[in-house]
Amino acid sequence: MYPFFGIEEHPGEGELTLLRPDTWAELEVRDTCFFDDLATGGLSACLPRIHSPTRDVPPGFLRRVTGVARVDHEDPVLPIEENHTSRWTFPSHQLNILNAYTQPVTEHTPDRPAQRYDAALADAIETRWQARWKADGTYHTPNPAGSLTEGPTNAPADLATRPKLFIMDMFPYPSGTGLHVGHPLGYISTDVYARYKRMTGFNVLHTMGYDAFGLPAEEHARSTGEHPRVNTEANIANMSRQLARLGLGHDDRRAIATTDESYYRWTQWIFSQIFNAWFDVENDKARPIAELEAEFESGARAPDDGRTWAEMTAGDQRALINEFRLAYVSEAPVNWCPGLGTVLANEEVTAEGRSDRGNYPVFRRPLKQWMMRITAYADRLLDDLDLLDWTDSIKTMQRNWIGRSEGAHIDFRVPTASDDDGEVANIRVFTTRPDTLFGATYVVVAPEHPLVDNLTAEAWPESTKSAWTGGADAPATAVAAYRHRTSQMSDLERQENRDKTGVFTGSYAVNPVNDESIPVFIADYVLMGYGTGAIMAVPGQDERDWEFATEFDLDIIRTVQPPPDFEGDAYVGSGPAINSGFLDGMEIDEAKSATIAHLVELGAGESTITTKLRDWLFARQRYWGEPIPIVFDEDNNARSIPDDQLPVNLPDLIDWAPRELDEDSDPEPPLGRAEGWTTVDLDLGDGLKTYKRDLNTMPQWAGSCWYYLRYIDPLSDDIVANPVSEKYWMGGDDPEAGGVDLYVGGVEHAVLHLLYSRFWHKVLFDLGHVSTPEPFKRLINQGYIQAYAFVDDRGIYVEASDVVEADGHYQYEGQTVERQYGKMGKSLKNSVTPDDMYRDYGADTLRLYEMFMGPIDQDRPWETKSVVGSQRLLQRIWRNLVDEDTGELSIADVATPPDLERVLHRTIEAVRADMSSLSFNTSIARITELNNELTKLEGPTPRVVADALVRMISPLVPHIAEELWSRMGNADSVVYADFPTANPALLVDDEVEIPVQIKGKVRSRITIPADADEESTKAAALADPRIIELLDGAEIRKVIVIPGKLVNIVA
RNA sequence: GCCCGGAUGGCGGAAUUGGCAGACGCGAGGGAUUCAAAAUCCCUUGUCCGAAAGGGCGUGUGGGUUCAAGUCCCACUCCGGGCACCA
Repeated sequence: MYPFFGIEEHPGEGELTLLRPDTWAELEVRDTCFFDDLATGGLSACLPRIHSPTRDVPPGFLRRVTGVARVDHEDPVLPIEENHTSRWTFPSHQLNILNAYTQPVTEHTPDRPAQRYDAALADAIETRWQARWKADGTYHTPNPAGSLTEGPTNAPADLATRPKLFIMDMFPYPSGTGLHVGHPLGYISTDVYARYKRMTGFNVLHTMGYDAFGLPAEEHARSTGEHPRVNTEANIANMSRQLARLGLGHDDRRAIATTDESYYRWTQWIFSQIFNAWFDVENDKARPIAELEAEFESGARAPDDGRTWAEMTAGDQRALINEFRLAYVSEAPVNWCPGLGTVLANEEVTAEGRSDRGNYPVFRRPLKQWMMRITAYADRLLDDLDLLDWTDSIKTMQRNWIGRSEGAHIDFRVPTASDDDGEVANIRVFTTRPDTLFGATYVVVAPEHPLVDNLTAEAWPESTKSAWTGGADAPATAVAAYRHRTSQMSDLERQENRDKTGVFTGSYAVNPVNDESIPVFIADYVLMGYGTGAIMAVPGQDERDWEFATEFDLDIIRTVQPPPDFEGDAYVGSGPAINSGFLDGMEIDEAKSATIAHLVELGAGESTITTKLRDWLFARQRYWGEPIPIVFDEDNNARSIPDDQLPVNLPDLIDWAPRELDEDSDPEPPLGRAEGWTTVDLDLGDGLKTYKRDLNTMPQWAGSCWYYLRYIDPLSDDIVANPVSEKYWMGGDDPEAGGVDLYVGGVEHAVLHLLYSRFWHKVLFDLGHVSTPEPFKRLINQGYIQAYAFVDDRGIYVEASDVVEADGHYQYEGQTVERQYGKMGKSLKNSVTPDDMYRDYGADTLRLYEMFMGPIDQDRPWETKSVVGSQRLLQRIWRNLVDEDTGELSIADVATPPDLERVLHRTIEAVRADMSSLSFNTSIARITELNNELTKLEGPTPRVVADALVRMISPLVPHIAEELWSRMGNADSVVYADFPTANPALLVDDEVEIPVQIKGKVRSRITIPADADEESTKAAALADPRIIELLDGAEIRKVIVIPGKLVNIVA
């Protein structure tokens, strides 16, 4: 049916020969992401019209195509040269040609006007202006000092002295799969806002970088043997190309990648700053480590072990200091992931106990690792949330993550056991309910608790109940068995199985307030990682303790009086204290303070605060990350590399082979395989010595913790950022606020990135390197673009673009398929790429559609069929200003009709308000209304209206705006033109029509002067013939008048 | 289980402080133009009754406050997200 024409398929390249001059060539390709690569290889224009089956498709043309190319270098509409041959190249795994067909060209003479705003014209306009912007440096943003002080060649002279606005997107990881239309949603939003702010008097800093260290590139390297940098840079190039085509107004001089040596040098510098700092609890801030050394030297601070500073060896001194550092090495239980060959932070482990990336199993085991003392900042990270203009949900998530709770430490002495110092063992518990202490009927310590061995009695006491022993004949056996069992359980099993288990240790603890002896258990419902790893159990007031007490036949004493109608088990509500000695009758808060005061007197407790936040595990045993700039001396003490010897460059590796690791093996850092790199001779101030390098790399979060700072001053090589520029862009003159003015990104970074970044920033703030307490003043989480996906009856996804709707059902190749709704992505076969949209509509249409779909923070469904609405708006605006046939301007210096003038100024007012609040969807609606007025207008468009219209659309659709602006005779770019201002006099009408209601229902309308007072409005309403008729003489009880708004008559 | 957020026509969504529900767009229907189509322009489009005029109903469900409720209060249903044996 369709003659196959000469196509050969090769793994790396192909050759296409057209045999007939009158044919369209049609290639069915599986992946259109790299279509431009195909084009640059020789196949030039893609046919946009093929993708709009309702238009311009010759009858009989194949519909089932996802990409169409034809061989022509000039104009897609011209006939094809005879026997034309083109070559192209492409990676076979990315582009797969399934079929090639030819089809006779039918009568197909689109008589479109020469200057219709269609995809081809949009493409020409867009590429031309993008080249122009680049040549002019239009988006170059001037710094106040240091480097990059120059602005664009044709910008306003005062640009550098204007008020600043710093706008950021969460920068992407350069993925190899390219973009789909969901990715740039946030980038378009920030670009529109940045452009609007440039036109309203601000010096705007907006650029883009790449978070380019990370696992995928390293996994790619493992499978191909290619250096991760090669793959990373290729991905960055492709993503940059796709993004550049959107016309984003970024200062490309400031673009960074975290993998640049000139960037990660400063990531390492920040690590050294943190390493060389300690947290001064009294002053609640970080200070340089040298000041701590000085305190020890002067005797203002003494070592714990009784020695004086002078008595200690240099190595011991160094070891002591190291314990105070904000970055420290610690042997602690960590998350070991053999599948990835690395340890992971708590935050990177899923609730199921698997790795966030790759979904490999994760095991808890003690290992020596770098930690960062983020817990020192828990209070400030919590309190300073109040300074931020973030959504409550994000703040709540951070608060929950930090998990601060106020309570008390209470000491339960165990007279029969001794601790490591040979004293009577003392179990310190944490509780938020000290008021319930009289109801404590047993004590539970976590199975991993260090005191467990000491607490384990030699034999079961006489009072031991059979349920408590786990069937063992001695406490030691029972405890060992129980601990073994818990250690074998995965986090998932532990989470799914909430039945209360545990065993008695054989010891009894003494309740400090009533000297009762209560049994001590170990049970896995008490977690070592929270509080003190031990609790006093109050089954009367705690549901978990109630369950355990019921299971193990333990006493239950209520200490709070439940209401009479209470029918549950444990009572956690409020009420007066009972069975509590001197507390009886007190409400909970009063009883808490009374208990704590009493405990302090007894020396058995004190009030305290606990957080869920743990210190940040900072080392990874991976290659593709920043090397930790640390060496170890002969005492195995960590020493930082001097700033002037940074960066510590990643060594090149030859051996990429994966290592087979299991739960019990130790991590093998890949950097350990870099021969000649692992040791180094350095002079760290005490002569040239040989040191062992740290073989770890930093986690992926490191680079993204501080990139806002480098955007400010990306070129400086002697300082992280010029302080004058830093203060200007971060708004550091305001000590309470400041920070990036707008930060837009996905909600998935609500805790990890945003918490780590705030932590680093606060350390830098304490050390005087930044001028604001917080990095990001205002945060918005953009919604996600969702898409429909379709599954057939085998449950397999089918190509969503080929599904047709027929009377309520969805069909794919004649078969009914089921529609699902979710994320856009390759695996669901529902991706739409920006490249598709550039080809079919142009970048401005894509921008406009994405902004029109809905509010910025809301998820929204992608509908390719609706994109045409946004294209039509641009076509109509174009047609109202330009003659489609001749290309001449259809605007004139004529007086604006008064009604149109009012509409114009109301539009300006509304668009300004909507742009300011990032309500781009409604500002587009207002612009559409104005343009609809112009469409109705007979004769040419008045110049003043055209001028304002072009200025107003320019943040949204900068290319078409520049084109119209230029055609209207403006030499300078519209980017720095002033945004129109409404004339207040034109915002109010002389007369208004208001509704008249009877008992809240609109029954009539009256037209009255806009400034009519209450009396005359009421009179006019009551005089309305329709109202008189409907009232029919009924008694009027009340008349509510809202002047200029409405009248409501109650009869 | 706890904490957030949400529910408005066939679809995406609009609606400062309670004050004309459904802006704007998509889709659909009709018309003009055209040999025909595409494109363009115009009209209609929440729903029910009605020839029309006009009227009834209507913002997830059930109550309430108010002259007036999508908006405020109470109870509930469903959907989305986060946390989860955190003492």
